[in-house]
Amino acid sequence: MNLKEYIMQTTLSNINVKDILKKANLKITPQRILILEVIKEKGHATIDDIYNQVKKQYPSISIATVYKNIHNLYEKGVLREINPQKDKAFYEITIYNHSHFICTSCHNIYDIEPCDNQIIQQCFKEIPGKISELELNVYGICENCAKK
Amino acid sequence: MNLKEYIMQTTLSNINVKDILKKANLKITPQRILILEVIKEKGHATIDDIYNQVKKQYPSISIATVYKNIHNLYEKGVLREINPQKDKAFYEITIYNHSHFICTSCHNIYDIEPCDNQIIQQCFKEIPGKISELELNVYGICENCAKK
DNA sequence: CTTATTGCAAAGGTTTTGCATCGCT
DNA sequence: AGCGATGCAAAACCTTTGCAATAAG
Repeated sequence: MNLKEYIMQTTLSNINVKDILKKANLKITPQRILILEVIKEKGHATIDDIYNQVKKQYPSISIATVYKNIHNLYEKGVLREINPQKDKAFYEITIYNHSHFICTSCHNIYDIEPCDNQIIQQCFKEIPGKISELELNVYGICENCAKK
Repeated sequence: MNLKEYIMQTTLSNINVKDILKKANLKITPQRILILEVIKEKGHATIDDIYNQVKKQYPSISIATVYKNIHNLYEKGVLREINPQKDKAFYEITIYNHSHFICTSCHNIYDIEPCDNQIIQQCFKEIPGKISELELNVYGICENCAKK
């Protein structure tokens, strides 16, 4: 099973970080393992989140290493990027095609179930090309923040 | 008619840049007019697009002025931001709620008709909060690039 | 005339790069 | 042993800020 098949058919809790690195043809280093573990743990993490968290367990890590690895893993398709309006980029492990609910109050990101692409495409009269991917971000106030 | 009502009910070609500035309580300066004209002309423009284009007609403009104005206009709701995956932010005049088709080959952005939010919300089993806005980006290869 | 806006230059932040060293496989 | 990955420091970007001069209403 190749990388794409492996990550798209699994769930976050079942993901094995070392398997991903092997399938991506990347050497297994403690820095990489920790970077992916942090993203897996948090669900959605910024560069700062990752750097600060990994540094706790591996103080000698350099921010350059974080950037290089995030870039590599993104290029290989292991990570996806989420760009909320006027906020920093977040990274997540590409598990399956899902969407995001972004709370404009606490800035948390919640995964929401995949939306049927067929249905979305039917909403549009005309699309000027061939679709390869949909990115749907839903903004609002999450239930936690609404309570306050 | 207030700013929000004015920009949401008009079309790009009908937009009067000076009216927008008046309704936004911003002084009408040549720099501001040009900035908005460039965005209107291009449809979707990056900071660099705007700076380079305005400079042709107004060479003394400073990049700081561009940043300050984009920021102001965004805060007032005149502009919206589009953040394509691994690309710079683009700005557009907020006319009505529409979506974007982003060509992964030529990086052009095409406006597509608004998708019915009701329909989209029905796609999701559960959403962890109250929705205020939807942002839908469609990635693919545009017809122009497909021909090549 | 008053106050917002501009342009400049400096500061602050973020991301990338080159290179010598280190460590997976 | 060989080649890719790391860490460091510098460089390259990108964005914001403070302030004096200028221009809009």
